[in-house]
Amino acid sequence: MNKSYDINEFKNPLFTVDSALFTVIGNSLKVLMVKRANEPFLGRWGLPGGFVDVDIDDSTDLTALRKLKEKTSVAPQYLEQLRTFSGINRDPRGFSVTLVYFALVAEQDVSSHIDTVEDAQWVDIKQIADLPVAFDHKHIIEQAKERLQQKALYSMVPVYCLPEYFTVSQLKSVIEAIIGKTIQRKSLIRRIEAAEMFEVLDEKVKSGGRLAQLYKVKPGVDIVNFERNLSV
Amino acid sequence: MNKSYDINEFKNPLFTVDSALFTVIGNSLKVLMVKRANEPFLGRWGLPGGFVDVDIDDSTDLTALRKLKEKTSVAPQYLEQLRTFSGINRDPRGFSVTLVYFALVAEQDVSSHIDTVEDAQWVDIKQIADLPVAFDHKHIIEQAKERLQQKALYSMVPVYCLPEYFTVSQLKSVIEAIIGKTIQRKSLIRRIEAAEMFEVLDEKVKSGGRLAQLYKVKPGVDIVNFERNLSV
DNA sequence: TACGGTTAATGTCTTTGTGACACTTTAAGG
DNA sequence: CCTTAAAGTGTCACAAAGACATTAACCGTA
Repeated sequence: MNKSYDINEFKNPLFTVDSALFTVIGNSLKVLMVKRANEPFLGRWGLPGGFVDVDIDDSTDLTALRKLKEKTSVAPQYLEQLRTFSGINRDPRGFSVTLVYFALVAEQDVSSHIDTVEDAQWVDIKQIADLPVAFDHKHIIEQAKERLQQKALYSMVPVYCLPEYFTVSQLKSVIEAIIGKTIQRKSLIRRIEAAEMFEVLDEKVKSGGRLAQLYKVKPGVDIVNFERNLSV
Repeated sequence: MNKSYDINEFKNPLFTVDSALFTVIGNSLKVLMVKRANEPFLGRWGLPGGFVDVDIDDSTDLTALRKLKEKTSVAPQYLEQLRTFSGINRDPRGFSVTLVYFALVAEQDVSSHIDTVEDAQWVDIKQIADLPVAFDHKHIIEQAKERLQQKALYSMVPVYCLPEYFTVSQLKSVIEAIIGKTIQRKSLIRRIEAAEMFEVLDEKVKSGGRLAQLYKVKPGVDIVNFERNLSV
């Protein structure tokens, strides 16, 4: 390789990868926050993330996954890019760029591990305002929440907040926790059928009334997008 | 500022900002390509872009705008982030990250300037396959095209490929060039009315038949998104 | 000035998918 | 066996797009 292209020829901005990892606990949407162990903003809460390790990470996706695994011990069920945030004032060390991912997990997959670490916690989306948050992460979380809410209206992504086997009622309440409104059970069932991305299991599960049908995501299928939003 | 946070403590990946600038000429969707004047991939065609200049650019948005102005002499009418692409193999210089924007302009705003420069040209989206393209920019353009097509189905972004004053027929043919299918004129008119983002001008313009109504975007309005896609 | 060609705009019936909500089914517990 | 509760179904209303016929307005030409 021609040595005249020095990788440090240009003053590179500070580049980090952060993730907004969401789940639904009870009827509330939660986001994973981590207590910062370093300056800047030491002691405040921020999104899990950090620098790319070019010797380990094949891509920024793997950086995000690696950092999330450090905190949760598992890979999230859903991961996609949100967007990047940049500016000269968002980090005291200078011009910085952060690539933010947004991710979903089922609570039960990670809660046991998170309970054992002191520096990570699920924060209710409504309580972010009161928390001492690092950088512009409050703003980032707001953007990520809006994207998630939008996606919940036209896609099946909320299933990734559920365990492998789930019922219509579970999916309904997860969607409702995300968008903050109730939806029609009938409409959801119609979508489940139209999506053709779920297996109907033989098993049923008790629920206080009639037994509920269990579903699971068909292996290998992609998330389905609909051509129409649920009503707002 | 505490000097213990050395900005070069971590091996930063190579970070660039590129843009996929689209327009519609005739009935074809075109993307702006630039002949590379430097290694790597000298002489091949790539997306306009480059490194952030932390002394000039307040954010990566401004990096994208600055680089586009160098090639077109004007700011695009529409600019938004597509996503980032990263990896260890996409640039021979090492691990690289590129933040890609996708942008729209009216052809007449820039064509005169582009004709005068040798190293930039509008390339028909269908002819990208035959062009010697740098990096993974073929793949990036494909992704940008898909996003643009999707947006054309549920939003009014295609107006940004049109001059200030335009007719329904012009908007219709721009949308059709983008998505590669015909749409119902009636449906488009219904959306124009529902969006409430256009002014109906007194002026009309001749078109070979009945005079066509002129519209313009109301100043200060945001792009309107619909809750339903046009049919595919 | 009348007529045909051409493009713009409207009218309207059909189609599709969601909202609303009543109704039926099936389980648990007394 | 009756009550309660949640699961699941049936059905009509409604909203917005598709399809396509009809009307409107302009131009050139005879």
